[in-house]
Amino acid sequence: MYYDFKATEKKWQDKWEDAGVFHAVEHSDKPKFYALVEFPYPSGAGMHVGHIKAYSGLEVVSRKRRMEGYNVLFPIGFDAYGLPTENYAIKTGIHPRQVTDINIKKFTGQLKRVGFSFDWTRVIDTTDTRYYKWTQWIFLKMFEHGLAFRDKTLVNYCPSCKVVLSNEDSQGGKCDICHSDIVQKSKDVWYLRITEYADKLLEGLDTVNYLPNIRLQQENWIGKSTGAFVNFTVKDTDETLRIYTTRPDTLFGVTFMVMAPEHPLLDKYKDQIKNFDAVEAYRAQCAKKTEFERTQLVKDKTGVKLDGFTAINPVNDTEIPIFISDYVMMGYGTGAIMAVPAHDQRDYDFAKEFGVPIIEVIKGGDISKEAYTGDGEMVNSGFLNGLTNKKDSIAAMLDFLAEKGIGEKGVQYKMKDWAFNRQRYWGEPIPIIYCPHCGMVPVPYDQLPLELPKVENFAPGSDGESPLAKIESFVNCKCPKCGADAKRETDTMPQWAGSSWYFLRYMDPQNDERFASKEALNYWGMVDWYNGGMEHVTRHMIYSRFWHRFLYDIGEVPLPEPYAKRTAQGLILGPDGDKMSKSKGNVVDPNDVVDVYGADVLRTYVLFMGDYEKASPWSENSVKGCKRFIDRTWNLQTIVTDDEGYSKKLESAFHKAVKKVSEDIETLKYNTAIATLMALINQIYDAGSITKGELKTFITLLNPFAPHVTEELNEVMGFGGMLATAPWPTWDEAKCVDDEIEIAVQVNGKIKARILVPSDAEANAAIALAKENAAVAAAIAGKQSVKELYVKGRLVNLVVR
RNA sequence: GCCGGCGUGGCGGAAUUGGCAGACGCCCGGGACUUAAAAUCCCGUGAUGGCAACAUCGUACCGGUUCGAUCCCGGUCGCCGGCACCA
Repeated sequence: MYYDFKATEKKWQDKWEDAGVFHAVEHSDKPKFYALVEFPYPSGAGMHVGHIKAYSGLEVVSRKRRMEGYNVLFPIGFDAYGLPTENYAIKTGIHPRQVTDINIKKFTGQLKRVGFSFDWTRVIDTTDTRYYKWTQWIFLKMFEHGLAFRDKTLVNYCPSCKVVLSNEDSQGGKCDICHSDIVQKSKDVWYLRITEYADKLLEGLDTVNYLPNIRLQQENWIGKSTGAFVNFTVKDTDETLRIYTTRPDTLFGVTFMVMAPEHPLLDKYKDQIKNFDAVEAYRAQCAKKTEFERTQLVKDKTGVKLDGFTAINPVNDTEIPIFISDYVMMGYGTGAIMAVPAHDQRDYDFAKEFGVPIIEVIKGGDISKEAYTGDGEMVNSGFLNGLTNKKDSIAAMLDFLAEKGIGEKGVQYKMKDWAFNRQRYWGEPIPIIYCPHCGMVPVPYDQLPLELPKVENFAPGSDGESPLAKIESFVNCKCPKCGADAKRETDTMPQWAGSSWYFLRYMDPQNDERFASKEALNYWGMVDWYNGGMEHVTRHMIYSRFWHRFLYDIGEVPLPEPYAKRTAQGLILGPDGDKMSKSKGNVVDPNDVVDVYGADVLRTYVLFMGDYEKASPWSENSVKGCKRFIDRTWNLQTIVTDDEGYSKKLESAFHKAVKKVSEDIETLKYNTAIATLMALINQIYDAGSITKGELKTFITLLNPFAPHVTEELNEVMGFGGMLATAPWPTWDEAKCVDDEIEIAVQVNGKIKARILVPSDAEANAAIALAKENAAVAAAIAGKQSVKELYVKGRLVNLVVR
């Protein structure tokens, strides 16, 4: 029989929409379930099969949950601010607003063609004034609480995009957008004080259920280390040079100190430092190095020894030299270190290069060859000598430092504050006004949203200024506090702003009084299950947990953590096994697949192709295999009988399949869930017929994966109702067991036969049956029995000598 | 360098976490239907030997624990991801 997927799929998509079966209900007696997928960035390229895989996972869970009787919120929206749209607009001259609208329309059409059960009444667009009003509102709340601030520091700057980037946006020293090398620039920028939330973000991980690798990546990104701050006196000054170390117990091994070339103390003492011209020359040399060069030359330590600027080691009052070197970063710790060459490889390399003495303070290595970073007995360390436990020696040193008042326990994080402004047009305007009398004044809450003005020229200025700076009608304003002439902030927020709270807006998307009502926030609570890409684990996931935790701390949301559970899908690679990319020409367009095979086939294939969490290559032939499966499902109607319920032949197969599919959907094992249904359909065709009851169960199980063909079959067969709202099948554990099962019989661990035994057989009975088998009898004949084992339902093993 | 993951047929991948390795799908070979092709259906398909029943080998490599190891332990090699001069 021919299955016309084109007409059928459209028909059911319309029916679902007309009936509103996927709309989340405001007040319901049912238990709630909130499934969240990462909303797409509506790029000009349209959707990617990767999006389909990412959404199909929770799509299946959401459909199953509805059938299980939950009130399900499964929303979708568009994260539409950002550089690609703006760059496209600059290239083509089409306004970003228009580009965004076109792309959203395109994405919406594509998503609907696949038949996803999103609640289309709750769509959000981060560039909509009704939405970003609340993005600005949250920013102002952070400003009010001192979490948004301006500071002049070294920042990551992309010379190609002409924009300041956060640490998260410049991972690996490359621009996240254009992959150019990032340079460090001293600039006055906006920060969000995410570091203040570092501990809360770490502790929160104990209360949620993320896949272990996701949790680990977040922990590493936050990068907490515990150690101590120690103040060294600088000789012939009142100054102290403060350092951070994780090994204060190695203080007796300190033979020099190193400061970052940009360290502010250097300028303060430029008259005292006799070779300050050498310092400046070295700084110039460092500024020229790109991030790439700095990391490639790890072994080649460079630096300058300061003349007339030395320190005193507080544990033994020895005078030690101070160097500057670019292996010490201004951005971590205090920008200065105590160097212990015997027990730190970098310090060791530097010491060898500059001829500084190396003093062993921990026994166990060979410091004539390399630094020893392991544990061991303390030596040459005064009051620490003889201690063998790292904990003890650190504790003893901390006591000493506290007693002398020159140091204390400290904590450091790799995570840095979030550089938050972008010198670009296509983003949320930062609602701050600079008044010559009052300083930084927030735009009053009742004047939000501060709308992004419509401009003609949205290209960034070469002077590093936002395009908004040229719009005088926008820039010039009155101070809300004193009424004086004032100027607006002209930078915009980064792409990640809107996505940092979008999951809250879905709960109550039309609200103009609040970002979401308290009732909606209380009802929906946490996102029950969030799925997305690994690439967002150390960006969006961290940012949004931070915003949510802040909103919790100021009493705006009821729970501290936003996501109860987080999973991540693996990439879909090109047919050649490489990452899909336009330049390689190996990109698969979901539209093409739907055109040729239909949405049900596409949905089934992206979940069947491999382990959901791992990357796997696209294979057109395997798509055809799924097409065959869908057609075979359609053709089940040709062998259906009039009987209700399960047949004797297939009853246990059905109970097992219901169990397996139900369980696999919960554990991301979509591939084996589908394989189970394929195996079941093979059994059905082998049996030659299927009862009505069996067919109903089969199409219900398959419905979350292939909703169109199963709905059509349900209608053609006259089963009544819609599968989308039909109850999920249940199974009977007792019926999952066959009366007789085949087990293996081993002799000395080698398989000699397969026999049938009653499934409830005890060891004695099974072993007796095994011995009756001719091949087994021959193998043990004349041998002495050592041990006889029966693993219930699995095998018998006879150990003989 | 540090942290994490992985390594199973020609391919994508299964295997109840110590109990019949290779489910399911693809590819490939043979057959049926057809004037023919496509589609569909049936049979076969880890390797080696054998007409066959069967035997031997087999989960990157070497070794260990165990009645029994893809799974646990020790070592080696290779691939992927994250961080990276983090003091």
